[in-house]
Amino acid sequence: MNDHKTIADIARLAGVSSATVSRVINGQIGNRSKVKQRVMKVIEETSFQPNAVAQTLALQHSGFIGIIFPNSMTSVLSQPYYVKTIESVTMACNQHDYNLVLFLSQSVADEEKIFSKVGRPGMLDGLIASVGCVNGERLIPMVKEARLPVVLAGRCDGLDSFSYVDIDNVNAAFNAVQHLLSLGRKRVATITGPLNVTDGCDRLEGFRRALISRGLPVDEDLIVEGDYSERTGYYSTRRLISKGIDGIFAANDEMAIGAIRAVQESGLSVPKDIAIIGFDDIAASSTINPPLTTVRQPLGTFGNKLVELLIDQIENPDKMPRKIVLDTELVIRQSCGETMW
Amino acid sequence: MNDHKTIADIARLAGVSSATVSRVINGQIGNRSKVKQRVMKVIEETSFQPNAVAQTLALQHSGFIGIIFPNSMTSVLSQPYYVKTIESVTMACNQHDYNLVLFLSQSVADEEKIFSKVGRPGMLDGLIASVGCVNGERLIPMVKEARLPVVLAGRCDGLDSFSYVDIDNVNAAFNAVQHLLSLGRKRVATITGPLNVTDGCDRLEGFRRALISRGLPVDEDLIVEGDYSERTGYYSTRRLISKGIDGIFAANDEMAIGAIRAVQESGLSVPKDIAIIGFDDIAASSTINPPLTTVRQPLGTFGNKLVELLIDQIENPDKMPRKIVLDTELVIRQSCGETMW
DNA sequence: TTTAATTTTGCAACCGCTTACAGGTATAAA
DNA sequence: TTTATACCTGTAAGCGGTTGCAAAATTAAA
Repeated sequence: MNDHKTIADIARLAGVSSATVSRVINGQIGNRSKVKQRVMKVIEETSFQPNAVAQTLALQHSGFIGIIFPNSMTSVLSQPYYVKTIESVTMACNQHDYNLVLFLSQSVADEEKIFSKVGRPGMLDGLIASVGCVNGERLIPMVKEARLPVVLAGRCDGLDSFSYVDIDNVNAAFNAVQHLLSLGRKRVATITGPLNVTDGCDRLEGFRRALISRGLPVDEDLIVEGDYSERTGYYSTRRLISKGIDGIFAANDEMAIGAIRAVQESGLSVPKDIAIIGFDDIAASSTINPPLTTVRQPLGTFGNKLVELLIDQIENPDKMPRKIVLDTELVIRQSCGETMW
Repeated sequence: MNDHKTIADIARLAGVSSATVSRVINGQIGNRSKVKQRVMKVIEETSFQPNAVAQTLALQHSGFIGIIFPNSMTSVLSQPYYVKTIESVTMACNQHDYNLVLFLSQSVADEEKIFSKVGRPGMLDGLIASVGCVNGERLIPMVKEARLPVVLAGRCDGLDSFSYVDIDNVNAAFNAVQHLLSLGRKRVATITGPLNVTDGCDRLEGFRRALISRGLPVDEDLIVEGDYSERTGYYSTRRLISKGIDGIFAANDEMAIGAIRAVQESGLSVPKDIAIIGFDDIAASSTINPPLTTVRQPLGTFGNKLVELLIDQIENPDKMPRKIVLDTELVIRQSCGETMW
């Protein structure tokens, strides 16, 4: 199994120095060279590949970037949003010839271990940190002390000096709620995300602004805090129904789906009695009945920008941090009572 | 940013040789040592961490393992099963002090690039390959030529000499269909997974055996091939309904959910008219109406075993390959017409 | 043909850590 | 006190690549 050849073996077989082999491999030798062909033949015959670790040590560049999420018992991967993020980052890595190391943890103990690994110099060229989620605050000091380039997925109030890529959550929520109001809904409630989390707050803020912009009062009774799970969407809605609402803005699709279920079980109709709008446009949103109007995030772009910013930072460590905010798109389906056709 | 200290810096600061620093770090020095405290103090003050790449090169051990899936346009991560696998493997890695490198691709070109990276000696201590899925056959030669320890997630017919961990799909399907039959269903159809894939075939085989064991004929007309998507579940079921069936065994939950939708839309009842059973026990299965009877896979154990087998192989390269088959559990809910309480 | 410019090649140092070996010290046994 | 034993420490040689430097070889220019 471990019969790996080294560059020195190739050199011996080809009758040259190992420096020459290295240069052939890295294309630093023109076609006038007599030995080039010979070396390439040997490399071919032995299907030699240079040792990646030795190369990393010499070049001070591993081609590995890490992506880290805060620990959470109910894994982040049960939320499609994070899965999509990982996926789009992975694809961007393929594009740019990097590899992605995945750091997930379900306990503080594991998280600590991971922190100390991530900090180790050498292995990782850079890090993408998803700080703006539950338990994210524990990541903050870690990111600050990390001695490697970091880009944040979602901005974070404690980390202003870092580059980040974010979705314009305030605006997205604003537009979503505006849509509801423009269809004539008067008493619109919201089921928020966790309010210790940036995107949760931002979406609530957008909700507030939309009401205010229409001169409507913000009834705090119609704001209930959720945790992005279908369960809370369901139970929050059951409580909200008795308050005579005619619309719900849920801060993600899972909760919106729970809301639909609750409304339907209570004998009311979506969208006739209560219009519902979600956030994320997960797969289930288009197949549920009625199909869910929701906010689609540009997740492909998201991953791409994250990786681009990080690579930029790896290559130019002294550059100023950059902040990118991406626009969203309102996907109008039937759950709000308007069809496009 | 790049002000990293080396072991030599620490040595100078503490007035010792770098060998000594190395020994202190690795706990190879007892308390009688005069210099130990001094070295530790310097390490503490500078918050020194040894370079991971240099260590890897010297020790021939990176602590990184890769996990690879075949390329597919509709990403594997849209299927909860794979997400769960990744998650449980990650947790097992935390447990065993390894890191996980994620290899996903959506095109053959990306896949090729990844293959050549994975093959590079040095970076990866081992590899988990999920071969038994769509397009998996392209991985087979790659796995064969890989010069590093490999464990397969799901067995694969072309790779008999490799260790694997698999779910007992045949038996699981057998039990599921038996359950349907034991409730009195007479004309049971199946929507299979892709039949160029091991688990798809195995689940179909289990279906067949269950019918045979009851002396029932296997009506090929009631076997339709799906692709694990809700869409095919839906459309296949629409076609099946006209054939007078009273039960469906879907090879995964997404298809089962599509099937439920199709049955309900046609005005029939689940489970009264048609009983439905799924496979995987994804999150949505317990919240859908009616809740779905399904086969739960021991995914936590799955990831654990994969990592354990791989580490075993890393540490004992000459050991015989090991094969582990895990049992499943039938989760009985309402979609088959039986309630447990 | 001679000289200048350009490439090719090998030597050796370096990337940062580990470890076999041998010499030096402290402790235990005689 | 002497001798045997155990532990500590430094030197130097790896791990497997890359690259600056200078000499050699080739090509272009004069």
